[in-house]
Amino acid sequence: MTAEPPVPATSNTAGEPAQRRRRDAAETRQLLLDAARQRFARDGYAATTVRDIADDAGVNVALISRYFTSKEGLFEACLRAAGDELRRTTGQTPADRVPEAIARHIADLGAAGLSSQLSLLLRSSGDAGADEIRRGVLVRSSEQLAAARGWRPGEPDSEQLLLRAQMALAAGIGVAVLRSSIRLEPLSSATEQDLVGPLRDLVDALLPPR
Amino acid sequence: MTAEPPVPATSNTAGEPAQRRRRDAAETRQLLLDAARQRFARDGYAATTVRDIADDAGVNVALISRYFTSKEGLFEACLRAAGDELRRTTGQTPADRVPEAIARHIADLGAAGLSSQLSLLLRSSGDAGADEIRRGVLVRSSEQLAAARGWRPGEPDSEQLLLRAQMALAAGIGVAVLRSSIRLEPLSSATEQDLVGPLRDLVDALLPPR
Amino acid sequence: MTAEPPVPATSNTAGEPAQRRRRDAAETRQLLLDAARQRFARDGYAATTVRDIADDAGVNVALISRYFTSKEGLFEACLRAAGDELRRTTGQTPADRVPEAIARHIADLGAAGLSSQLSLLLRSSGDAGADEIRRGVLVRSSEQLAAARGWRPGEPDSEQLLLRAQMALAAGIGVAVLRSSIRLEPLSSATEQDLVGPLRDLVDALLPPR
Amino acid sequence: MTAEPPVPATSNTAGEPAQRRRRDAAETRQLLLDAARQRFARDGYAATTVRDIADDAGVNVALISRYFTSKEGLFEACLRAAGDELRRTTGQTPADRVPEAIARHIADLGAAGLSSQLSLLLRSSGDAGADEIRRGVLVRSSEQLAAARGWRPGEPDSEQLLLRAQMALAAGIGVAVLRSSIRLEPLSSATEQDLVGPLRDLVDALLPPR
DNA sequence: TATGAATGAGAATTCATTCAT
DNA sequence: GATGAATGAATTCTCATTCAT
Repeated sequence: MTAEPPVPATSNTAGEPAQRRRRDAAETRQLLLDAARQRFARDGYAATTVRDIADDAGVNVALISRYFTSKEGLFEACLRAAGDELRRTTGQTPADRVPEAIARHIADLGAAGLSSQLSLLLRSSGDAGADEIRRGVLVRSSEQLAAARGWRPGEPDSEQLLLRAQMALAAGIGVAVLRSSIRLEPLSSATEQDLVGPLRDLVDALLPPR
Repeated sequence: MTAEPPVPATSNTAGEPAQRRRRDAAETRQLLLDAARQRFARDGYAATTVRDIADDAGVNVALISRYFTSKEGLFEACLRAAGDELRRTTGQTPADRVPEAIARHIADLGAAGLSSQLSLLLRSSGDAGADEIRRGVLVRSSEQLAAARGWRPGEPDSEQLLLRAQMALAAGIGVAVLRSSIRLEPLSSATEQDLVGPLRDLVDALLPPR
Repeated sequence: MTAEPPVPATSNTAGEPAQRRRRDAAETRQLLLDAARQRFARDGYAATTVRDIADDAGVNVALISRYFTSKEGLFEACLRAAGDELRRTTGQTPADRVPEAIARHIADLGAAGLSSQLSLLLRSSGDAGADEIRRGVLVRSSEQLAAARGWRPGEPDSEQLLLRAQMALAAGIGVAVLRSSIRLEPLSSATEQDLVGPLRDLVDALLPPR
Repeated sequence: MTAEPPVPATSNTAGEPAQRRRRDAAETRQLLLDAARQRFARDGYAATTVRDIADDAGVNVALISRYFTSKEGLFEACLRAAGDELRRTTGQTPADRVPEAIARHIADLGAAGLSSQLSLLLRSSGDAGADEIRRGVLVRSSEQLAAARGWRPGEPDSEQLLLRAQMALAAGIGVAVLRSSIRLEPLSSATEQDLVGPLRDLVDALLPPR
């Protein structure tokens, strides 16, 4: 519906005949990846057709097979990308700025779609490979989150802290989904400013700063 | 093929002959509803086939059309049932027992599947009718949750409080999904005892008891 | 092209509205099997589409999946049927009538399609399961053929005799294909009468009667 | 991807630098032709993809279009080549050596693939042009075979003799296919020595030397 | 009421072929 | 001459739904 129209790399200022055929493999791949991430996050795996994705990206359907082997392969690539993005947020943030970082992540509903990256992590394709990737991403992120608040593997109460970190992650993801997929009001139209306070309370309550 | 139908929720108290139960419209309906709720919650709407559901319920596929008109109709019925259940939890609970109630709800991974009721609320069918029902359920639940902590429509800061209630709800749903669908460890095997403490911290932080 | 029009079981004498829906599972299965055998024999596995077969049979495509799981499954069922038919010819024939039996088999270009059964044995689907079935059919048939001329497993010259039986079988199949698929003239329009003499010479030369 | 191209049929006598061979239209053409003949003979027309052939030949797919216009065109070229080869065998052989020539032809399972040339003649592409070529090849070959045993067009019994020649040809082709495509044992691992005796019996029985 | 046969729409994937470089 | 990106036309299979019994 509100799909971003495919913007050709070469700016198409004049009213030239809508030249298809970009002939840039890397860019085509990325266009597909972006379109897929949004569709998968918004509609779920099964409800998304490869044709939807290809149309959003403005490229031919067959290129999905070419670049990602299959719909599954494309989904896994999306998960990996979302994992990288999430790791960047939870990993490179000083302990006391974590809530802000999460808030920023959640709030970003833009085309870049950090929020949709989060929602994506709840979507299942039924494929074992994808499930494994997703669990890996979530485990690593929750460990980074816990580590930011003093968690060390093997220590006493280590398990407890990790559990709380996973709940904080779950909360963040839940908020992202209710905002971007379900569009629950007033949550859906809350700004980053609106979110950061409650999120700070939430994170600090689960993972008290030392 | 003729998979043994799962024992219906309503306990079969009387000493009736073991395999009666045929030709009972109400029971058939309930069997389908129970099977559908679990499938939809676990696998999502699009990934669930009506044949899966009918097989789980031990009844013929065509009866789904008969009793619920369509797959959409069955899904909406599931949402309504989940809404009723959720309303019972968030509505009939005194303010200071809300975290315990949520914890109980989330922890219940049994066949009855309170946890799956929560997960269900994140599942989308792409159908506008179902979306509306879901939003209704979530809005009402968050309002009840907020009301338990003193929210009244129209008052100053009313919006703020509702937003926080929705975030608490989102957190609960997020935890339910990570437990039941994603099976993230150690969250997935945490007991109700393990969950209630962190959840109390979380809810109290978002919605401070007055 | 020259596909036998699907004859409904219930004779359709009057000009009734071309009633689809036969509702007879066994018959539907057989209709598909017959249509498939002819198509596969004539055009080969890969060149035959399931839609062709279903149209020839006058039934819906989806029923191929229902009754035979897949195109592969249907092909294997055809091979098995061809094997049964062939075994009947080479197995239940007294030694000195073998050439006549083969001639009759090859000559039968009718709808029943004994000739197409033979051609089928040369068609490959690329599927390992089908290849195994085919080899089994051919081995058994050549053993029966050899046995009719005195072959016994393990005896001296046993291998030699089996080899000759396989060559006789190969000759029969080759003739069937050149007649029915390639339509090479004058071979293609030769009658059973025309074929039986040369075939007798051929078989007797390879497998001298004792 | 860049699979080592099979050594071209034409022996590379001179001591040229090992990996020249790029940019030689004639050689590229031949590489494609050799690869195609083997694939088509082994897997059939429809089951063979142009990409398979190009990969086997170690050249780019698009060159098939360039040199042979289309997949059909390549197939027809293969048929023509097989016809030339076959004509050489059946045409330039004195009457009493025909069985040996056929045996040699059938026995040759090497990369050059005389046997695969024979199998190829049974493969159909569904294209009328190819069918015509194939029939032409087979008719001419059977006429040559018959002529070696005294056949002259128009003479009495001329038709009879031609029919018998076609059956001998069919037998040869049948044996080739059962050996190379079906891999029926013990026929498949029989040597030229094993084959020549039975083949002599077969040919002499069908086409008695005068 | 219940069942299984039948159907048509739609989805993923493969593939020959055409272009732009 | 050669390459690899792109395309559109199939093709197989799945699935919700409808009918006849």
